[in-house]
Amino acid sequence: MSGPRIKAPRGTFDVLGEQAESRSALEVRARAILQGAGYERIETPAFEATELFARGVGEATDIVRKEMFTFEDAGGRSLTLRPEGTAPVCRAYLEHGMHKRRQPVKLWYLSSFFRHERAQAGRYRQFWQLGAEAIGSDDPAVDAETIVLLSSLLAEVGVRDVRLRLCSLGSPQTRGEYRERLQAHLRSHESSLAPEVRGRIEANPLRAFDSEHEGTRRVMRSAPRLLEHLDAGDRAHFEAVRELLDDAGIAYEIDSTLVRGLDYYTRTVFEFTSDALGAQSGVGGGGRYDGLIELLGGSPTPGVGWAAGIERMLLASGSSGGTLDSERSRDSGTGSAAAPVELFLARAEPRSAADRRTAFALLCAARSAGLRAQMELGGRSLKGQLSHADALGARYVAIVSERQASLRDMQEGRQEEIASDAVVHAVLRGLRTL
RNA sequence: GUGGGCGUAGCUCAGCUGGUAGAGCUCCUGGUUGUGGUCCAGGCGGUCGGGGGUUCGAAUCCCCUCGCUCACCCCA
Repeated sequence: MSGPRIKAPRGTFDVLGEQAESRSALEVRARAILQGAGYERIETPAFEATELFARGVGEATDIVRKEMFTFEDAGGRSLTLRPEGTAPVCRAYLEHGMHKRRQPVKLWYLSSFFRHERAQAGRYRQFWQLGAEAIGSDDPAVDAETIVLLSSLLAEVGVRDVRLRLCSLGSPQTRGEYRERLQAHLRSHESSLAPEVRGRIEANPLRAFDSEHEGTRRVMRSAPRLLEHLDAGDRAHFEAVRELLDDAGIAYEIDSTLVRGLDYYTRTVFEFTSDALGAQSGVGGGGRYDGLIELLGGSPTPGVGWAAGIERMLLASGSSGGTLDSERSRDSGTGSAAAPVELFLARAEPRSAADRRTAFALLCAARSAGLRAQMELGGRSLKGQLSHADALGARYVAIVSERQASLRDMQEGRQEEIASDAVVHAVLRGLRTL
């Protein structure tokens, strides 16, 4: 009397055997990288008030308009299975008063998300994402740090043929002005545009850059570019991010048509793609969202983060079945709590771009050398930086200026002046002789 | 869903019989004209869960509502 056999719903899957092992291995590596950089794990509920996404992600986005699994509970409240992670994390930041913690607050998650889309290779209705968010600082070094972390993770996981595209969307103000300019351009060529693009001129004109439609593409070639209309502050911020990435040896291409499908992005946006994937080539991406916390009812608070698809990373990492060798995994050691920092990079002049650049270069070098390192990202005074470093349990603090550094042993209270580029070596030597 | 308890700053709480909000911790700044852990000073931070009522006046009294929590029911 039983009916047809029940299968997993369209767009969902079971994780079995060696795939489960691959996922565990990926998680171990992600945790080592993110917790080593000072990120703390967060998990938020699988569903939230629908309004969180309507407001946070944006009414005009495809996600909110047609991809959410929304339902009512018995009390008539509208709830939605989370389609993305940033809005929930920001909601949690507000709900738990994290603005009172030392900024920026760095959080990471590995959770499943839900979008009601047509399933295809690398695209599912329930999918898993690894995400990282740094909330509470607008320092360009935070943008660069998050990008470098994702880059390291993709390399560590063995994702092949990775490319990074980078752009800046500017602040809400300049973006709004640009948006009007673009809308005017689209309207003046309306007859050549694809119908769906025409229908989005008011709601989401930026998406026109994504169109494959021939007429639309022609129109877009002559369209004004956002990058050319940034204001001085946004331009300086973007240049600083680029400079730090250059110093870190991260290759990227500037793509002024890079558009992410969420409304909250400001300034830096980026996407990593893998040519090893099919139509869904994005493996991870993110950007800055300086207006989101305020939109959700908080005071103005900057933030930046990214998310990367677990299934896509595994697909692009080689082994046909999406398997990741678990033997290579190295754990950073002690479970969930943040391990003490070995080297903290303070800035002699907190507002100096040159000091920031030196500190960031040392941060990358220290991490490459296997040190747990962090740098000042919160705009604190020097006293505040030392205090922050102490709270992180830092063993050494290097107070860097452009070429010189004061390397301080926080346990002994001793301090010596050395060349900036000798810092990492000195710390390695110091730790070895303990 | 039913019954009890509780909702004051991010956290822990004070605020008596109504006179229109305070402490400690945290975070930031300063004392130390560039240097942490102790100390001192200052600052940020509150629609007193929300709405209505009584009153000259409500965090305080009354009603409603929302949320949390414990118990019951049931369950991973």
